[in-house]
Amino acid sequence: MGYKTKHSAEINEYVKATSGKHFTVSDVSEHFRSRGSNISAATLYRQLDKLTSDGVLAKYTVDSAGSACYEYIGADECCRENCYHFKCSSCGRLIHLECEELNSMLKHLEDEHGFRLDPIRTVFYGICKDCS
Amino acid sequence: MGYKTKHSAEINEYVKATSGKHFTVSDVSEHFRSRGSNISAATLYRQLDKLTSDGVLAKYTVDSAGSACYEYIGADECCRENCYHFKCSSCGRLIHLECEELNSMLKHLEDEHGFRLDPIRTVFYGICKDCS
DNA sequence: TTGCGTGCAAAGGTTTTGCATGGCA
DNA sequence: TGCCATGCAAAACCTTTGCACGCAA
Repeated sequence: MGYKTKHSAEINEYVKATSGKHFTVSDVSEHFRSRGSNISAATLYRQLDKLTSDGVLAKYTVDSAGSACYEYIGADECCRENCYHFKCSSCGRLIHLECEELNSMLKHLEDEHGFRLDPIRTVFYGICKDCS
Repeated sequence: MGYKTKHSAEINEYVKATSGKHFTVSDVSEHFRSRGSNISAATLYRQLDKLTSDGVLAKYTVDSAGSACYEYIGADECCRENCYHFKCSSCGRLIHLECEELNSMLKHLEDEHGFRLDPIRTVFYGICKDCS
């Protein structure tokens, strides 16, 4: 599954520490830059995409022409099954939400329409409570 | 609301003709190029974004680092209220779907969670029937 | 030694912007 | 005339890729 290097270890540590939050490549880049340890963008993309393939991270799009969002899901079964992402078009916040009804909806979609929704890649757009 | 020019008229005509389908900036560009009438990318972006602001088009993201998708919704009440977009991660197809249960789900989200989902901007990712 | 990881720079693609010109009202 | 639309080129971003070198196993 690849070698263990200094950088891959640091990146692993970082993504685990962000559990429950999402981040972009530039967030990670900033993080390491601010501690004097620079990791090239190419390496970050390669490592994060590898972690995504391995199922450790989820990757999804929040905005066109914006950057991709990653999120740690490696040890968080909740986030694998019941966690949905809502993006407020007004304030820009990304909201995590668990919802039983949405779970049933997924089942309906699969049973009746043959579509297996991937909650990890899907971002629900709309207006949040505070902005309404 | 802006002037009526030759290009804006042509673009309006094009997007109306695509009703029910989605398209990208390069689709539009290709379309006009193939008829000998070139419209610059800048103009296309400006016109399509204007139409989006005016509520004539919907704009949504299908993939990070991919191009934005637009869709005509100006006169299609169905697509405003009951039409959802599903993107198959396997074959890449974009599927339009109407679903009563999803309508109820939207209501639940708004009533219980205070989140007003925007079906026009939201793309549901997953695996379609044929690819399962 | 073998092969993956890394950095750098370059390239690729989409979208935005500045500026001068041209067209609508 | 005044203001918006357009085209062109350049710039801004995000992301990927080629290549040489370094490091893990």
